[in-house]
Amino acid sequence: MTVSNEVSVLDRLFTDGKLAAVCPSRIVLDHVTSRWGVLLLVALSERSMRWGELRRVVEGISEKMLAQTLRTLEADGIVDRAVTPSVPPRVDYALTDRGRELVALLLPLMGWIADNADDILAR
Amino acid sequence: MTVSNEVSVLDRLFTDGKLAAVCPSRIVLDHVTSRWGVLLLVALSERSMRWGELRRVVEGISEKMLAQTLRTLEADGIVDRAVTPSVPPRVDYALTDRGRELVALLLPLMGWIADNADDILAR
DNA sequence: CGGGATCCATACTGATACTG
DNA sequence: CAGTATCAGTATGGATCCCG
Repeated sequence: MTVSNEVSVLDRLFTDGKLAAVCPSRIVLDHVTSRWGVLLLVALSERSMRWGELRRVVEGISEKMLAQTLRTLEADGIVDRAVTPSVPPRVDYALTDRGRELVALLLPLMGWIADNADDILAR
Repeated sequence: MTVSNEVSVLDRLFTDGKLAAVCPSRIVLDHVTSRWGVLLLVALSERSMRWGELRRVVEGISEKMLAQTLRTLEADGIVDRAVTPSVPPRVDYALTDRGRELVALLLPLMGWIADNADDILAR
């Protein structure tokens, strides 16, 4: 288990020395790294949230993109949507197990960005 | 140094309980997770490449987006552009130290996506 | 070969209105 | 509260042509 995993990761990503245009990874990558997808996943990383809460926490997102992005993530099995039929209705969004796996890999990246952002933009 | 870094990562990302709309992280995040940014970084992760090489390896990228994305990454100090004045001209792109740091965090994520993409889209 | 400039299609956003 | 529907304006990306 001490194999450098960088080589194997690259082997899995490259096909015939290229990053194929038509492949499942490209589609999922676009979902996950979409402008709002990343932020929603980070927002949900600590706890589940309601619609209105997500709207407030992820500043700048429009209702349209919130709905659209959540639907995509839900369809991908990354986010779970739980409806509590009440008046007024209550809908909670949470990460699935798969979503938590993903976020675990996403957070270090976000941390690096948070650490380096000022420095990068100061150039 | 055994502090759970998940808490601190979130602390750094959230401001006043929110993901601020106007902050350096959001800008850099958009650069890094841009549609083509990720793929270019992965392509350069193993070795430096020439313009035409990147164009071929990252399938589907247009010349405009290749130029634009490379310029952004260069301005961010993530990618280095080395011009060899010859006829025909030769331009090589490589990761900077900062770029290598970033890619080290990006590859595990890409690996997970490659592993799970089929499963995710099969639903 | 390595781009820059231009034009066009699409995607995204914002505002507003409406519903269960 | 948690959305959906619609429309208009804008930003982004893609295709094409051109140049040193």
